[in-house]
Amino acid sequence: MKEQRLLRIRELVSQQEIETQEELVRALEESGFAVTQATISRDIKELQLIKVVGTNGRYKYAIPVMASSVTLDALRRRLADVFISQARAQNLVVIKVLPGNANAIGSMIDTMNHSGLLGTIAGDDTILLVCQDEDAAIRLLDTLLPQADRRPTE
Amino acid sequence: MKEQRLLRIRELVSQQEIETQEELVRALEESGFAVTQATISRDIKELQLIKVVGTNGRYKYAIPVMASSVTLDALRRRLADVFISQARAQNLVVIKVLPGNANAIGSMIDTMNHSGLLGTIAGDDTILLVCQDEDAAIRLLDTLLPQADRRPTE
DNA sequence: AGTGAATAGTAATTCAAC
DNA sequence: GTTGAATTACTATTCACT
Repeated sequence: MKEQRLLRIRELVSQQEIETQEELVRALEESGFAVTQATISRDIKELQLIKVVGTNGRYKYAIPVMASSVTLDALRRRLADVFISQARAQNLVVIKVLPGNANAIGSMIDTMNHSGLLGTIAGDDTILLVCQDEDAAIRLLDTLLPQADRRPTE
Repeated sequence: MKEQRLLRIRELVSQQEIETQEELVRALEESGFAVTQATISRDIKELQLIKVVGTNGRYKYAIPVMASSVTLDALRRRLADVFISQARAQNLVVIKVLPGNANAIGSMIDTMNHSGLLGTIAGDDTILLVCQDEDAAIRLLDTLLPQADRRPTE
């Protein structure tokens, strides 16, 4: 029964604007599921639904597209997993990763909308990050590869 | 002053596990920002921070990597923007999009971890989605292109 | 505009039960 | 393991002020 309910919650959330858990309780009731807010709270945690600001400026629940990869933390971890080397020349940053991984990482970096990052080009194992200036390049590197995780460039 | 604070919040949130707004208030205080929870609540909305389930099973605040593109909704909208056509043959789905857009969309679809989606291959304007079976393919299409938004295949 | 104090509104957890 | 009732904990908003 719970499985059904979780599925229905995903449906409901992706179809209509659910702003509160109480609203979800009511919507589920109409679908034939009788549960309370307490249960919904647990379901939401289990489904890892997130609250995002909708177009109307109000909060609503949503399904994160990048399941576990929503956070900057996760990007860093993924990058760390495939990281080979990094180099910087003025406003340009070049990151080498394991073959075949450049595109995926590049696209993640690209979409994080880092201010000062003008563009990203990724080949098979190389990512070129074009920044506005040297400062922006340094900040970007710091964001992607915080000291603790950065291997020496040699 | 507010700008500084918002920047510091992003830093704090990406560096340590901030579980509540009160915790953030305290952390900001140590950084020299004296504000109350009310203000933090507004800041969080403005920064569009989200609450995600951390490794310890507790909630923490996080910066979404894909700024406005975190939700399934957003993926659908992006797909709709560049959508040309869709076709399905048994467990295979082929989606055509405007030239140059296949990779970005494909990678987003890929990372959404749709159950029953085995893999994604994207060329320049074509995305091939390999599903486990016909059912999975139909479900995936339904998820990506709900009736209302789907143009006739014809 | 930005903010805090207070409050209303909402969500998470506890505790007990099954 | 799952749930609801009650409670606690937390967050958003209102109102007043600047």
